[in-house]
Amino acid sequence: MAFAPIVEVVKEIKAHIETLNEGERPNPELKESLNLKLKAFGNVRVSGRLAVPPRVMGKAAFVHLSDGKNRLQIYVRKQDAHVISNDNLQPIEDENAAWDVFKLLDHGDFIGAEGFLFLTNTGELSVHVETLQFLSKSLLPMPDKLHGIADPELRRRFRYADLIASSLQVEHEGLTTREVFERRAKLISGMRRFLDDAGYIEVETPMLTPKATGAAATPFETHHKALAIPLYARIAPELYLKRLTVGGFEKVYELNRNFRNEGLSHKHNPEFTMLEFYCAYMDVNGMMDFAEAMLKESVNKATGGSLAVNYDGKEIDFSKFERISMKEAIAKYWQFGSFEDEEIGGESLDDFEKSLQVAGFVWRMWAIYSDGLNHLRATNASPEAIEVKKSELNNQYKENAWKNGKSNAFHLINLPPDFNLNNLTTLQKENIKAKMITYVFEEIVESQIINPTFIIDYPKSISPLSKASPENPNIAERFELFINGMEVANGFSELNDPQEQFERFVDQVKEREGGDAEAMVLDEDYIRALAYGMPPAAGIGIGIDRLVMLLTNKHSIRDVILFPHMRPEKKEGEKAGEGESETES
RNA sequence: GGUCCGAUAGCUCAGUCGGUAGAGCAAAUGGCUUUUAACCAUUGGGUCGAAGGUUCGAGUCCUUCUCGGAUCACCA
Repeated sequence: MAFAPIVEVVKEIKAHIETLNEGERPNPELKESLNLKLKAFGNVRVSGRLAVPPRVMGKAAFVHLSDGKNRLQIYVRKQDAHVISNDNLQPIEDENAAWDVFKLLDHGDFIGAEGFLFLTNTGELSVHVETLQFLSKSLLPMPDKLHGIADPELRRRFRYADLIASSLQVEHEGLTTREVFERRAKLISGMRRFLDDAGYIEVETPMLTPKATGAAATPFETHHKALAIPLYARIAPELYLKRLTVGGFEKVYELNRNFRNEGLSHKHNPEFTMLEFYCAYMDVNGMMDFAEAMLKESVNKATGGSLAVNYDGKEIDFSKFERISMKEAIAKYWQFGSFEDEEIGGESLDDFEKSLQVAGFVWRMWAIYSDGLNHLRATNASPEAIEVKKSELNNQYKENAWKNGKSNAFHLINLPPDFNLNNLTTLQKENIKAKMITYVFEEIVESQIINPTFIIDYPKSISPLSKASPENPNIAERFELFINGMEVANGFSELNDPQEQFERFVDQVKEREGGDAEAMVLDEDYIRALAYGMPPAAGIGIGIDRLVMLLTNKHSIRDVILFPHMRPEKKEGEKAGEGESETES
C-alpha cells in the first residue's frame, strides 16, 4: 500500500478543517472528492485492540483500534461487513454473521479488519470495514478511559494495565506511561551510540560476585549450593571494569543493573540501572568534558531536540553545566548571610576543630531552620514572614549553636560527647573532617542545585578508589554531578597504584571495624590486577533512573522503572481476617 | 521510624449540623446507518478498609489497627 499519497490526501482535509470554526463540518464536496481518491488506493488491512467501547448506532458502528500507541477509527456497517471464521479462515456465508460477531465485541478485544479508507463527516480518516476477524478476547474490564488508573500503587503493580490505560486515555497531563519509557529507551540508546561512536566496547561483568565491592552499600546476599559459598548481588561493576582496563580494554562500558539492599524511597529502588565507563589516559577533567558532551547529546535525543526540560515547574537547562568545588559551593549556598561568612566557607573547614564546630553549627541551625520554616509554611505565611523568621532564627541561635557545635558534631558521627579528641589518629581526624565537610555540603548545597553542576575536590578519605590530587593529598581527583538536588553521576581519576589502593582498603576495613557499615571491603584480587599495571584512567557512573526522572518530570523512581519493587500482593480473603495467617509476621 | 493526607459501587468521586447510601463512567437489556468522553430509555450493583467505643441513632465523632500516598530521617 502506498502510504505517502494517503498522508497527502489527509493533509488536505486537515488543512481545510483548520480554517473552520468550532463545530463547523468540513465541506461535503471536498470530502467526497477526497474520498474518491482514498478509495482508489484500494483496501487496507489493520489490526489492534478496541481502544474504546464500540459506538453502535442501530445497524452501523464506529470504534477506534489501538496499536498500543496510535489509534485508527474503523466504521462497520451491517450490510457491508463480512466475518472470517476462525475455524477455517474462510468468510462465513450468513450475511448477519459479521454484525452478530461485532455486537459481541467488548472494549479491549483484539480484531483484524480489511476495508477501504474514507473521511467521515467530521473529517477523520477511517477504515470502512468489509471483512473483519475476531482475534482475541479481553476478559477483564479495561481501565477507565477518562482517568486511566489513578492509584499509583495499582499503576506500578499492574504495569500492563497502566500501559493499556495510557494508550486508551482520552486526556492526560504530561507524558503517558508509554512515552516515559520510550523516552527512557531513547536516552539509553543515545548514550550507547555516543559511547560506541567514541570507540568504547560494551561488556558484561558478573552480577553474582563473591565480594560486594566497588561502592559503599549493603548488598543482597545469596548462596551457591554446589560451591557452598555466599554470593552477593553486585553493588557496582566498577572493580571488574577496571580489571578490564588492566587487560587492555582502554575504553570500556557497562550499562546494567546494580543491587543495593537499602531503604526504598522516591529516589531509591533495590535494583537500579547504572552506566559505568572507563577511559585510559584520561583524567578527571577530561571525563567531565566527555560526560558533559555525552549528556547533552543523549538528552537532546531523548527529548526530541531540547536541552531544557520542565521539572516540577522549574526549568532544568542541560546546556549549562557548572563546575565548583565542594568548599566553594558551601560558601556560595550558605543562606544565613549575616553570620561570619569566613567561618563557614573555605578555610575553616580545613581545620579539624573548626570543621567539627561548623558541622555541629550547621546541624543545629538546619534543624531549627527547617522546623521553623515548615511550621510557617504549614500556616501559609507570606514570603516576607519567612524572611523575618529566618533572620530571627539566625540571631537567636547562632551563638549557642556555635558554642555547642562540637558536641553536636559528635552526635552526627555517633561519638559520645565525652570522647577524647586527643586519642584520635591523624587518619581518624581526616576521616571525621571529611564526613563533616560532606555533611555540611549535603545539608546546605545539594537541595539548592538545579542546573547540572559538577561538584569537584572531594575529600580523599571518602573516596577510596580515586586518585589523590597532586597538589593536596587530602583531596581526591573526583567529582559528582548534581541536578535538581539529586546526585546523578560520580566520577574520578582512578587510583591505579596497587600499594596505595591496598592501604586505602585497609583504612576502609578499619572504618568498618570501627562501626561504619558503609566502608568498603578488601578485594585482594583487585589489588593483584592492579599489580599487573593499570593505565592511568578516568571513570564515571551515571544513575540512569534518576536522569530519566528528570527528563520525564517524574518524582518517583518507581515511575521510571517498568516493574519496580513492590510489597508482595495480599491474597484474596486475607482482608476478611479468615484463614491461616497465624505465621504472618 | 516521625509527621500530615487518604480508604464510600468494577472505576473516578460527592455525601452539609450525627437522622433512609448518591452521581458520572463501566456492566446488562432495548432503541438508533457518519459517531468520536456518541446519544436516549430501563435494570442490576454497597458489611462505607478492620475492630472497638460514644449515642435513641455513626459513612460522619473518639480510640486502636491495616493498607496506600506525600514528606522528614536513614540510605551515594
